[in-house]
Amino acid sequence: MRLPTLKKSSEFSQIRNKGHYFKSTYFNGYILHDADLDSFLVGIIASKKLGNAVERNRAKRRTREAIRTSSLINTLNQVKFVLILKKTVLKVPFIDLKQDIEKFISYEK
RNA sequence: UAUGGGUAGUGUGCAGUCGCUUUGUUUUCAAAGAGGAAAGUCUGAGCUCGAGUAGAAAGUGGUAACGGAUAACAUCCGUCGAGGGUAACCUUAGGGAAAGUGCAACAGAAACAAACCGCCUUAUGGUAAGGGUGAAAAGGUGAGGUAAGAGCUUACCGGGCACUUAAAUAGUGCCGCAAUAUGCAAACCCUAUCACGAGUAAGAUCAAAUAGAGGUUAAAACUAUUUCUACAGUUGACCUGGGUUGAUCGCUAGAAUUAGCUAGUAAUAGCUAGUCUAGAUAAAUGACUGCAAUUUAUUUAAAUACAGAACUCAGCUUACAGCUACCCAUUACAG
RNA sequence: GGUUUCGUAGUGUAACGGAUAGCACAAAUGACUUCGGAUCAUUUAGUCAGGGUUCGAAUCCUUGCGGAACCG
Repeated sequence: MRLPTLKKSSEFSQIRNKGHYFKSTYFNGYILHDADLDSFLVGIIASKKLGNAVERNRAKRRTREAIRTSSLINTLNQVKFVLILKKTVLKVPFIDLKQDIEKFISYEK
């Protein structure tokens, strides 16, 4: 299955205003608890600062792959979170990125 | 060998593990899955809609040597002209200045007006030799001629007109050249020619949702930008506000592509045989590992050009590390 | 998916195809002052990038880059 994603820009701004803030060298994260959800929702933001379309796509795919392969994915419940990517995502080794994301996901509990 | 010019190609490769999209069989298997520019949106078409058809005019925009190719084009091929280069070759928006309007700074006597200075004769005329500036000044040079001069005459160069050539060009003939004299049309413009507008978020169907919402107008309004004409049509026309934002189709077999043959200088066209080759929707085509290749530093590290489909084709423009093949020019060096 | 428009010193702006690209603020140096401000004098720095038309381009044409607005 593809990862379930956020679609509306109002949801993005809601999470960024109310959610808990997490800072890493590769991304800024916001996480929010929502009791109505069954599983979870992800939103990934890759702005034009990152580079051209190839680099933006690559950054999104790397983070998506890191979330998918993490061991915590089955424990996530009733949670929405947003990742704002930085330019360092493209250069970092994959294992470091995965560790940071796992730290961020477990941060809320 | 070196330097340069042209044409064409390639755009890291192989394997493994875990995933994503589509299709098929059928519930865990198989097949396929970014580019030469997918980019810019600069042209041309297909396709769809805009509530009928035909004709004319205005306006707006594009194009502009000649012949051909093409579905079409601002593209391509061949030829000519102009410019650049020793050359191979490259560049070229390349109609009209006697339809009209406008502009030509500074300098210069003068910027399109034949006036001024001058020269000669003589007392009213003849002149365009000289007046050197400028991007540009009533064809140029030599000889004759004259009062002084002048295409006034002549030779060469330049130019105009007519005819031939498929056409541009070229050739031949005629004309002393104020042939209706300079430059700018990438200034307005004129001539010829082409173009209705909007775009797949076009548009179609199903489901859901509001609400038979409000206002203006009345024999008037509308019917492919505008105006006019003819026939035909509708009963409404115009404006404002509100609701929905799901699914399916459109969506990929095509002016497709690979190989060969034939015609043509070529662009290209025709024939025969084979192939099926992404179709997503906030948007799949990925992540990691091993071996090999190239480059850089240097012996284990780093990097591997430009760049990511969004309806589809034909082009153009721009970006692009490295590597490969063929042809040509120059003759610097070596044999 | 389309259409239009803009780009001039650090900032805000002028400029008919012909000026050495003008003005104001800012900056720098000096003078004045015990010091600073104000004032006076002087200086620095610019046509978004490439190509073309023209005798001559900030201006006209074209290709690219960056920004803004509008329509759907």
